[in-house]
Amino acid sequence: MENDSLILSSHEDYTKLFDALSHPMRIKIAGVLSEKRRYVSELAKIMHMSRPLLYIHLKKLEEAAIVTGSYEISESGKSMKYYALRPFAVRLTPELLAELSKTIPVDLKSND
Amino acid sequence: MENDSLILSSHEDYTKLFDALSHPMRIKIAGVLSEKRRYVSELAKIMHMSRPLLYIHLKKLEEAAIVTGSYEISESGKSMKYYALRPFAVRLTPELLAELSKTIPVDLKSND
DNA sequence: ATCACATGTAATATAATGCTTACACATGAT
DNA sequence: ATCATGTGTAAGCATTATATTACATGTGAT
Repeated sequence: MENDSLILSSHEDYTKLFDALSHPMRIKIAGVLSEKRRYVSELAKIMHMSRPLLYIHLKKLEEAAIVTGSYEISESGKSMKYYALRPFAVRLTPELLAELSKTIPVDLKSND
Repeated sequence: MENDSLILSSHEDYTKLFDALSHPMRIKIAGVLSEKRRYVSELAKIMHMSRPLLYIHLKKLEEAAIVTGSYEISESGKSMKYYALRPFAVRLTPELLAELSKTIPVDLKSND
């Protein structure tokens, strides 16, 4: 019974998550991966997107930890990189923002 | 019994929301406003932030509709602009992303 | 050898964001 | 008049984000 579910604690975790989901193509990617995992080229075809651009978006999603990549050798012997969506559940409310707000210093540039 | 709660339907609504919350200072602003409404100069002092910069952040929050501004004349006769946080509740899950994903065309530049 | 298909990155161009400094205007109190 | 306090915006700059084009590598099948 493994729990691979995404755990968010700091406001940095949340800003990364929101940033990752602030672009329609990244929501699309996440949506496509929610159905089943895909390898990069396959995903690029589905998305009608070049791989270089796809990598840029995947990087953001991966940094936010809502997506994970793993290598696998196919039957034909080729190295494939599979991406999958991690399970998560965030209840986004004013209460959550109030909570996160407490840990954000008024002056981000100093160390308050 | 008025319901001023935020209603999100399209993926544009969601990307705007996520984009608005992708910066720590905007989460901080939302958190501060969750306590009580504030007028702009007051908020700027609390945030240790210049008004020009605050306006930039407020604009994003307002475009995402999670914050609303309204003018009021103070007792001393000055025009004040009050900002308040609107109530909202978003359940952010893979299912939501899958749902939104359906309405996002694979090629954003054309009109599919 | 060359093709099809998989991996990835480097370099570049363009657009959008974040932030600062400097303005401008209005009102009430001194 | 000028100060304190409120409103707002315009211009410039530095950085980041987005997107493209071009390149380099490896495997298996023909």
